[in-house]
Amino acid sequence: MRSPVYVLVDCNNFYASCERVFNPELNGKPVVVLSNNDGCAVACSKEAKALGIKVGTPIFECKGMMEGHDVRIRSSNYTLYGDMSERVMQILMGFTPEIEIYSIDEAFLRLDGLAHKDFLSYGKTIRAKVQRWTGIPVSIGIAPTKTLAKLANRYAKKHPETEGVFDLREEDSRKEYLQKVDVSDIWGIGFQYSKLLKKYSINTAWELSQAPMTWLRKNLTVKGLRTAWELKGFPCISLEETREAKQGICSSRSFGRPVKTLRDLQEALSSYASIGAEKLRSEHSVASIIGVFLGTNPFKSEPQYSNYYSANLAFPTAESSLLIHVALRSLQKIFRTGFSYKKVGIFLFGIVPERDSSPNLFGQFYQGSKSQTLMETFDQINQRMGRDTLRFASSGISNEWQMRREYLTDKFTTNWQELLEIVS
DNA sequence: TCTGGGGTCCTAGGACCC
DNA sequence: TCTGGGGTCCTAGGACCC
Repeated sequence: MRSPVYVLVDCNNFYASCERVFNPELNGKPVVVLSNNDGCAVACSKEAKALGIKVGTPIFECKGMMEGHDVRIRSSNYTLYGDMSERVMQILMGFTPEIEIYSIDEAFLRLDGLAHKDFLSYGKTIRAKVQRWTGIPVSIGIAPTKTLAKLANRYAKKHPETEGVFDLREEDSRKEYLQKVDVSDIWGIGFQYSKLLKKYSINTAWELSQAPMTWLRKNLTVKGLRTAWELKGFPCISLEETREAKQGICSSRSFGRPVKTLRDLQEALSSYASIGAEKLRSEHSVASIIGVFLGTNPFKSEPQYSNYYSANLAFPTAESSLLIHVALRSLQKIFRTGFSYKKVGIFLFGIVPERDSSPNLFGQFYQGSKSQTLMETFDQINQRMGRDTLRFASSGISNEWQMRREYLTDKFTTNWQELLEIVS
């Protein structure tokens, strides 16, 4: 059996790097990209991190740190990041057929199937190509397991002398390295587990790898057990090259300002239902249950209310208008006047592939119906002409409830009207 | 109603990830 | 004033069955 070589390719400060590609003036400056509604920092350039700004903190808490440092703030532009991600992944696919796209900015590769055996120099080639073709800097970790590849990647990011590529395959040198890694920095060990581990004096990755297996099984479930074996160098988590269809789809946003009227909630909900339906169709799936939820802002000291209602559909479908209709009817049932709402959204459940759906008792069905043809045309037009070219009237026009995006850059790569202009 | 071991299915909730 | 939006997996416990 060939011994596995896992490689994690991770884009450095991905969203901030994307912003820089289209605005080189940001190079060398602290850049912070905000979450939806311009709430928290979700990506920071290394200059921003150096100021003490941490990913996940509300931006209003960072005011003091930013003062006088010429910090450049951007609202998140997922259309741009999604497109840049696709370009990076395309390049990686050119290096090996064994690839798992793990998130928008990360991919696991397996290289042991290749004829090439000098993995360190291969890693440097990958890194240079992604940089040259997309402008995005990446870091690369190489190891016998995914968990170790994650750690190797982290080391490459933190140590410039590695030139962005670090290899943890050598077993003899691993112990010394693992002794320096805090348990909370291990993939799969979050806040609660690291608190528990530290209570039992398990402080480093090395100590976790040596911990009694029965204790781990009992307290951290099989997942903790797998992590420990992976740290020892035995692969327990394999590459997931094909992604299963999602089990549930959720579409929801917080509002930019408090929403009080049923009408605004209806508009917002209808547009989220429409987004959910699009996600469903992009996976060639249909859903049979739709849930609707709404809630006030729990951070505020004002009357609180939240509720949830779910409805079974007469037959599994991916038709936007039908899903919108049922969602709005459900909203009627849980809406109460007199509250300031912060959030509304939908869940889709009972998801099965389109081709597995069959007509119900009354002969109603989605696959092969006129509504399916309509939806396909709808999606094609929006794909070609830009999202929201066609939309549903129930989503409204003015959209006062829209999320805040004060610092948004253009969709440089996906919209003809917003291409980058070079002025000489 | 009680007795008992063994099984399945479902749901809620908790942990984690980016 | 301002606090993201998606997901996954696992377990415990209850309901129910024989």
